[in-house]
Amino acid sequence: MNGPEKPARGRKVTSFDVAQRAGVSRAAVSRSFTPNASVSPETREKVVRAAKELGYRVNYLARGLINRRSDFVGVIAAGMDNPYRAMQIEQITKNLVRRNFKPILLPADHGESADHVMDQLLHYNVSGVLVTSDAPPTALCAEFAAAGVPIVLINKADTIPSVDRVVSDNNAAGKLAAATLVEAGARKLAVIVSSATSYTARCRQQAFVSACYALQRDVRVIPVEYNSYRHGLAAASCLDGVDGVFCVNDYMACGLIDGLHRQGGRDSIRIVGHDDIPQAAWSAYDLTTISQPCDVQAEQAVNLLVSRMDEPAQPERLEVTPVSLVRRGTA
Amino acid sequence: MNGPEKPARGRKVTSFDVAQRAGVSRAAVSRSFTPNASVSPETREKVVRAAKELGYRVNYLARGLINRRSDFVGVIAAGMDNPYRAMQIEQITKNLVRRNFKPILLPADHGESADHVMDQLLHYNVSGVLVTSDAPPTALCAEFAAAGVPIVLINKADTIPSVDRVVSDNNAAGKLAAATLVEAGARKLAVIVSSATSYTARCRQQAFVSACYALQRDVRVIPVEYNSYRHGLAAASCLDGVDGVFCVNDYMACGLIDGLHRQGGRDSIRIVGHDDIPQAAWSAYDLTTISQPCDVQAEQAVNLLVSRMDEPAQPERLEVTPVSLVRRGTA
DNA sequence: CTGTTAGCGCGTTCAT
DNA sequence: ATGAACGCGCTAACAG
Repeated sequence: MNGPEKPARGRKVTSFDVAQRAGVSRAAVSRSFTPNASVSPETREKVVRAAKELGYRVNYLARGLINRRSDFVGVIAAGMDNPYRAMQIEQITKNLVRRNFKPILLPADHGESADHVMDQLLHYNVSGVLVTSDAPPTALCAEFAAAGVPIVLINKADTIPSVDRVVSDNNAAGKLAAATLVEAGARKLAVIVSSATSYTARCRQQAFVSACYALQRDVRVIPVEYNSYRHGLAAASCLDGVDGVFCVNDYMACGLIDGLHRQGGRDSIRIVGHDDIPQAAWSAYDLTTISQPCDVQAEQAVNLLVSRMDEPAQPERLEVTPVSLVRRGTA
Repeated sequence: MNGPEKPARGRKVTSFDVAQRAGVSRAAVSRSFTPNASVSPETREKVVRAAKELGYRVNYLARGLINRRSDFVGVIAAGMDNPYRAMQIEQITKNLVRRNFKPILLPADHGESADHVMDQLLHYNVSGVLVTSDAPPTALCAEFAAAGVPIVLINKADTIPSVDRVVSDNNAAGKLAAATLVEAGARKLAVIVSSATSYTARCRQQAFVSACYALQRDVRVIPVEYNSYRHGLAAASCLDGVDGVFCVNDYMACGLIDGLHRQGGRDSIRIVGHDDIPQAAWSAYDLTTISQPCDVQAEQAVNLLVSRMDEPAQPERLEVTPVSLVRRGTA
């Protein structure tokens, strides 16, 4: 007979099996796989070998049942067509995994579905939830907080008791955009933004408009339905007389640039984006933009989460992600 | 007193609490939340009300302990910088959630980490695993199969007993690319491809080269380190004498186009990409490409998964995702 | 249709 | 340091 024994088909190997084979009690097996438990090196040795031979692995679900905690963290995300989301999700999940959490990813595009999906999470007693969705689940958040489940909102508006948030420094971003455009020689400014969906984008818009007033420049708000490539593309035809534009995100800015290019007037108008998605650096766009570092943002979010796991009763906190200008060709 | 009662801080409300408040047994509570269970409408009514008042929710983890199954499905993904991955992950997770699974997303970029991460999954007895990573976990897959965990590989090479796969129709893609370039008037062909990482990309390359021979055209293979934007950009300087290029993915093709543009020679050379990422349709690129529909691919993968969950012993299967040409400006 | 019993796989007292 | 007993939250099987 060669190779490790196979457990009987379909029957999972349990700590009992290991205990039996190692000639010890189940408690000994448990302790052998629990950090900082008191087991003699010899018993542990026996247990570990038996476990390996049987292909045994601790059932974390059962363990969690006793400890009253699972290592799961819900990640709610909407608008995955925006490349920035992909970066966000990558950073968040990597950060989570690094700290030994298991991210369960829940796409929630169509508003109502977010409720249903978050509701599901309660059944798995996740030890926390991260929300990057644009569509606010408002009331549901309170329910989580009430259930004692830490929840962190990323770039969202609602200030809810016991719900922490991390938001980008939109104020600085708006100012930076205005200053950069003006410095580049723009006189007639505009900002393209969806009035409905994204809270954080509206904040940037407001900061931008204020800054333009302060700099004594004309500024127009060009409303679109959604901050996406498509709508940026379409907005290109609404820019008569404008010579400097702030796009509230790069995704839309790429559309705008392509739209202007079709009209042959790309170079005559300065553009600043926001997010610094990979495409902004692609030389077809070479977009001057404001970086929102989603790696530090992920770090902040997860930090808030674990800190509230340790101390659930503390008052809600607001963390601000710093932004910075990335100078490229469009301004 | 108004509003729903709050459970004591920190103490989760259990089926026992509900049973007590509704004046029934715990079994009755259980049945009230189990589809197709036999409960009288009245008891269920009482139970549901009590549950609502207490904020009770069934603990699926405990339930899974009995049923010997969790609703979790592991999703291993690498190379999230490629926009195609983002689409893939979105489709996969949406599909999973629609069928009431909970996708746990595990980023696994650096080869070795994939092993560790997949190993973790065994502890949560997931009911299946989907792998889209470029780096093959080879031996580990067998371990999963042995443990009775269904596992489906997307666009990967290894044929392992009991491990199902879904791969894109790379043969058709290669032929299609060659035919399209030739039809567009190309005489000196080339294919840009990483020789190390992606199995599926190498298949496309081989099919392409064969098709070029069949069409009696010259063809060169231009090797790069990784099929990414950066390397596509760099490859632009290796194309002397070539007038038709097949990029094994769009991500790299975007880089190539930008690279050629810098040299001022974009229009003189025909290009076909693969995947049909959103950026391929962006008018800065307007890339003729071969669509690999990741929504149907996700559907295929999940189908394979559930079918093996129902019937674990069946022989491994191979499903092919159909591809189709999307004509745009570059060919 | 209902309540009672047993047990899923495991961690943790409490003795020894 | 080790084993026996109990319980985490829930459902399956069995009576009634």
